[in-house]
Amino acid sequence: MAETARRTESRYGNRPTMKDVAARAGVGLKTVSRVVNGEPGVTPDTERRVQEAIDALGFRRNDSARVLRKGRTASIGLVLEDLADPFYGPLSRAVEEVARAHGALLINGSSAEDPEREQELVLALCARRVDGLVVIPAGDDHRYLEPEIKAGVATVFVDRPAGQIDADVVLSDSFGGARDGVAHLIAHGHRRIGFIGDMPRIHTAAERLRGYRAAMDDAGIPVEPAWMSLGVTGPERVRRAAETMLSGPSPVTAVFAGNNRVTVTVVRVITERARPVALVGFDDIELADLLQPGVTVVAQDAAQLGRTAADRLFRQLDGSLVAPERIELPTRLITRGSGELPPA
Amino acid sequence: MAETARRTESRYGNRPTMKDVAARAGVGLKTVSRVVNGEPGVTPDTERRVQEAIDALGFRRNDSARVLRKGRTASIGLVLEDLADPFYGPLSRAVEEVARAHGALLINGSSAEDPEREQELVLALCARRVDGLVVIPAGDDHRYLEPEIKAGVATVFVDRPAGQIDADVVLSDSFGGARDGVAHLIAHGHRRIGFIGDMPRIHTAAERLRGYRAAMDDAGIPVEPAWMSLGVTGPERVRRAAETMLSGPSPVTAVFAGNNRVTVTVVRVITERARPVALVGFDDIELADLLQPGVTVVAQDAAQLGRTAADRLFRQLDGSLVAPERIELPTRLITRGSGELPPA
DNA sequence: TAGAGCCTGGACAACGTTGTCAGATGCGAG
DNA sequence: CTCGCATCTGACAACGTTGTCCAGGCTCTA
Repeated sequence: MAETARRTESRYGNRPTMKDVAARAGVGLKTVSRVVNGEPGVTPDTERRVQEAIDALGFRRNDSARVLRKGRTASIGLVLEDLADPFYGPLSRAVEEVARAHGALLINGSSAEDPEREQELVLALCARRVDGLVVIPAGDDHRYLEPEIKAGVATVFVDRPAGQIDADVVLSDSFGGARDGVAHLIAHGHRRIGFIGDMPRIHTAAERLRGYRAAMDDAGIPVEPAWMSLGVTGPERVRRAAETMLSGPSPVTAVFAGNNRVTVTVVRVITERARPVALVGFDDIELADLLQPGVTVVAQDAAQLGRTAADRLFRQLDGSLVAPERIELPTRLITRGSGELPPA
Repeated sequence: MAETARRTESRYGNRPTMKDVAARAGVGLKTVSRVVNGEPGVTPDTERRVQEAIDALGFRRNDSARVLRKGRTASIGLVLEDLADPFYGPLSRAVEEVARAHGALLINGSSAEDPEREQELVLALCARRVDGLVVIPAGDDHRYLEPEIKAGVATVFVDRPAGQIDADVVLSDSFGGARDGVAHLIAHGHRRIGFIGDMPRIHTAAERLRGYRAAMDDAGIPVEPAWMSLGVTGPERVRRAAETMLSGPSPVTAVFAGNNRVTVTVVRVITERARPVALVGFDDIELADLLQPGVTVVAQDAAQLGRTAADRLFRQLDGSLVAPERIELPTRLITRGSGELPPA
């Protein structure tokens, strides 16, 4: 009561500090710091006393203060669309592993494909002074990052390039993958081929559409507008889009699905139909080989994307990198049956 | 050269500080702080000048310093097994959404089911002074968390209870779910039922095994040791385990799979066999309804687990919670065909 | 016009840590 | 026994922010 109990109402719920440890061990503040950080120049006896005090008090170094002093947070930020998407899980994990190898923690954020939320997240991460950022961009204007990059925040974009700024980017060959996938369908006799994809403002979606057009063009097949369904999100809308292009006066005999979510829904739609429909999907999906028929896909290696991006990030931090670069990873066509069905 | 360029080699790559902004705007340090934090007591004209200086310099508040001063980091930590696992993706996302609603960021870490790595991660998060922790434990002794919890770090365990300490836990009814799933197989005429699960030191695995035994016991069926395969991890070992119990002198006619990864592998094994084998799996898997037959599962709601845990975490932080509690969410049996096959 | 009261702005300390540097201690050699 | 050196230890400032508190200038009233 008498002593105003300032200590008791302390912010961290009474976290002991090095000062407390020093007092208890009967040594100086800096000596505690030395012990905690394993610096040389402490006699075994002193070290033991300090260690005892640390254990007794349950002391844990306050990294916020450490960061403030040292300038490096040993943490990196990852902004992606949705952690629950099976494509991003492995990517995130790969980034985390690389970060771990460099002694850094990973702060995660989902943009939900909303540019504003992306920016909000990125800036929040910068305010925490993450050492670096891995961003799967939702927006197409990243000039807001210029001061950050200039201030030394390492930055790598993944899956889609940055907008309006020059930065490292690691992505899959969406154009080539889609072109090959569609060409595969054409090679199996299809001419009326549908495309269902995400909003074209998303780079990958646009590239895959371009690949579709290129394959059709290469084969001299004029594309009818009714075959293309762009910017459809959500299972219901994908379902409607698929059903529309499979019905009507000139139904398609094959579908190219622009991403894993579209593929899953299209599989459902096709399964319900009597007439077989060929299908090639972008992104691999689990159990694709166990379906009847197996789903042929253009696979990209999400983990490899993440690893490559994180590697590059830490090389930026090492200072061993100079000019931004664009790294494109190849895709792989995996034939399992659905893409080899003849036109019905 | 003459002026030792201290500023130039500054740690944050020359990040402007409030002091710099103040100098440029010709105001005091605290005034900048007021503007940045939207505090009252600044004339519109002054505010404009400060804002201009902020924009011109690309100033971003240093949250490390802020944290040091204020004591709250507005970030929470999530330690789980593997972000790439389809079960944890949605869980993590759900936690993130709740955190976001409370203005907090999420720091993620994968323990890879290694108790030591779990502890390492948790303590690293505590050193960063996260406000709270959501932990999916890998180990079974969490006494190392006692000083942290005492110091005010809100803590909630998910999916599995904490070991050796009293803490909030949110989990699915593994025992009841497994018992119901196995009873479902028994109801469809099976008596020789196999169980393939994770290491029994993992709480959920042990509970599901217990559920299996209980269901068999309730039906008066003595369990043969050859029917149970515990502690199998990795597709190859699961495959071998499944093949073993499906062959030999007294093969099982049905399998209960202890988690999503086991289920997937067992599906593969069963598909390759001539004789049909019934299957019920714990955890739902994507596309389970499209397989032939559809896979019957005991489903748990990963997102709901995450949401519930995070809600509870923030209620701890509000101070509106007192005693640790155990919250058990029900599971749901989803029949799709594989669990309704008669014994062959 | 003087005094009271309000509003704005700024000086200063503190948060917990680390880097710098100087002081203390102990030991061996002369 | 004293000096010199090496080793160990601690005082102090600084990191960038926020909370406290006071000063100065303004308005409004008497």
